[in-house]
Amino acid sequence: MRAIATELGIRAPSLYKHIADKHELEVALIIDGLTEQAEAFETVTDGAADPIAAIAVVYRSWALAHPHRYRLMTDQPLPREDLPEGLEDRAAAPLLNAVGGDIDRARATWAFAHGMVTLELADRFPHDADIDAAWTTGLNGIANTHMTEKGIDT
Amino acid sequence: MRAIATELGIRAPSLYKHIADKHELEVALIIDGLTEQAEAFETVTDGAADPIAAIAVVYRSWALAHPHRYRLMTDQPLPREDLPEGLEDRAAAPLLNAVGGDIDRARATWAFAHGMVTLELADRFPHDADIDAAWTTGLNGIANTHMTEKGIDT
DNA sequence: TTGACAGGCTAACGGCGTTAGCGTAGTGTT
DNA sequence: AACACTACGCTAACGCCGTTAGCCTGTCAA
Repeated sequence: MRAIATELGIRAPSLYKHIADKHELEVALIIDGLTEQAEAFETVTDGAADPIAAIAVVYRSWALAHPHRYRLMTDQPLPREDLPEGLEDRAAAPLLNAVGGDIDRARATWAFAHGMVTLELADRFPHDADIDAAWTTGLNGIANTHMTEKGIDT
Repeated sequence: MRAIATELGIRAPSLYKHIADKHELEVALIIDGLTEQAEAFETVTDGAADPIAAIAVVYRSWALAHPHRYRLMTDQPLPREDLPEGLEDRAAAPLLNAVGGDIDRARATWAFAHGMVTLELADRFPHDADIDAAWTTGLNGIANTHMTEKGIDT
């Protein structure tokens, strides 16, 4: 907060004449980020041959471009009560569409992408790891609809 | 640190007669956690019919049982220079074996599991989400060796 | 008996987000 | 023109954090 204030040419306590607390700032950043992501997903899937791959690329590059924002948005529970109605769903919709509405596959794909990005951001892969190859392998397996027998044997 | 000291019936500064700093404590916790995980993976894959599924179950339940440790171990770069030699590889070996040595598939599977666990711990799934189903779908797609044409068309 | 050291302690440092309370410039009202 | 109100800066300070400086005492070896 002191750094932000300094950036604005102000002392930290004066910030509180404009915002309630740090959380309010974080929520604003999260809303911004979700909106940016939603727009990027919508743009990139529009008429795409392989929308899943397209989303994956955008997802990863957005996260790498905004690592702190990404962590802010995913390391904690979403402050859902402070979000504009429907924003979370809007950001999720392109992927859900891309997997044909299969919510389990959408979640699995998201988890895979999130895991890949998180591990890359946290520098948890060995430095000589072929991250692109892992993405390709994962997406091939998880996201491609090859009509599993889901629901039949239950 | 003050809480730990109190727990020990001591004042915080006295801790520093025994350890160098907080980081040293964290490293010890990380080593402990990695060792526990490695042992669990080794135990559960020993003669298992579906070792990947077995690892997944253990991975998830370990993380849910030790959420703060899990975050400590994955939210930041591993302090590799402070780790016993080979520990990281030992913890990774059971999964790597389970996918037949395919490093890309191992990384993709790990990323998926890590993503699922992280999102669950951060309460990022809707509360009515069927997390088990997403696990099943993801593992079916990503981990099962169905002999992709990898390497052929390059 | 003396000296060293292990291992407690208090006081305090500089960081954090935040609150209390003060001063002032500008605006709108009478 | 005078007044009151508000917007918005400020300093001082709070309680938290990890950590350091420096002191004191009990134990044990020479």
